[in-house]
Amino acid sequence: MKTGEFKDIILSNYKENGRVFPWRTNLDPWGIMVSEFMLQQTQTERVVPYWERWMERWPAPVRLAQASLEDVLREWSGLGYNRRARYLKETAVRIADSHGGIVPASPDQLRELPGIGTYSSQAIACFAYNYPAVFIETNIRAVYIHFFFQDKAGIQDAEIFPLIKETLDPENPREWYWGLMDYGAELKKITPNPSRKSAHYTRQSRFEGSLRQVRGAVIRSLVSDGPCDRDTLKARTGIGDSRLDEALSALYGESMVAEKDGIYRIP
DNA sequence: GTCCCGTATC
DNA sequence: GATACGGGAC
Repeated sequence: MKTGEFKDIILSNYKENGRVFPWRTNLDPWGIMVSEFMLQQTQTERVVPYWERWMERWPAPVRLAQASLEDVLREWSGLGYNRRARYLKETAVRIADSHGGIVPASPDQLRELPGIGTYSSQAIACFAYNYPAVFIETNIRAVYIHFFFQDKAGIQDAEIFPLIKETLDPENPREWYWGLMDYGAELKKITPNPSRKSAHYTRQSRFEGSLRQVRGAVIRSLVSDGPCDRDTLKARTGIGDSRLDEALSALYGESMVAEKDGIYRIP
């Protein structure tokens, strides 16, 4: 596949079948940032209603910076990976305190913020400021593997990056990446996930019966029904003693839960 | 069971 | 490089 032909396919598909999301219609950098936090490991369809409520309630970083973690987690409840909510709030505080309330435009500055790694720093710079970043995530990976590594296994991202750089539209990287992601998402519906052939592909551990599940139940109980002692928490959630203590200990260590005089709450 | 627009931590 | 981290949809 020639890269010129490849680019035509991706862009024409985007023109005809490109997805519409609120964070694509409204290009406010804060909205883009919120969407990228929520989209880390969470499907777009699930994110949409959360994003709408979130932006209604906290339309700017300085607003979220003033919110309590309890309110933030309550709004996040159901999205999963609750630490992301805390990172987003901490990032909002940093933006309010050190960036004049403005979402930074450079990937290097974004990368310094809590909860923002190699992917998100590049993606936010690209989508918020149309910066021609070179980055990869699951849908982009699927697209390049599908078109350029059809018969190969154990593909390294390092092999894909040169192609991403070569095919990137420096004039409009934002639309180009939207197109890539949309094509990748579509691809996975009609073929076995090409990303399985990536060297970086890993299966997720079982959720049912996991500590992850227990932790989620603890957070959900504390934000929906308020602070309480351990026995009340046990009664509310039906979690066994050892699992409950294990979860509480881990959450306490991550500052996701606080404890005073035997009463647990969101810090 | 599979998948999800990854990050932090070791 | 490996592992933990939610939760819902299909």
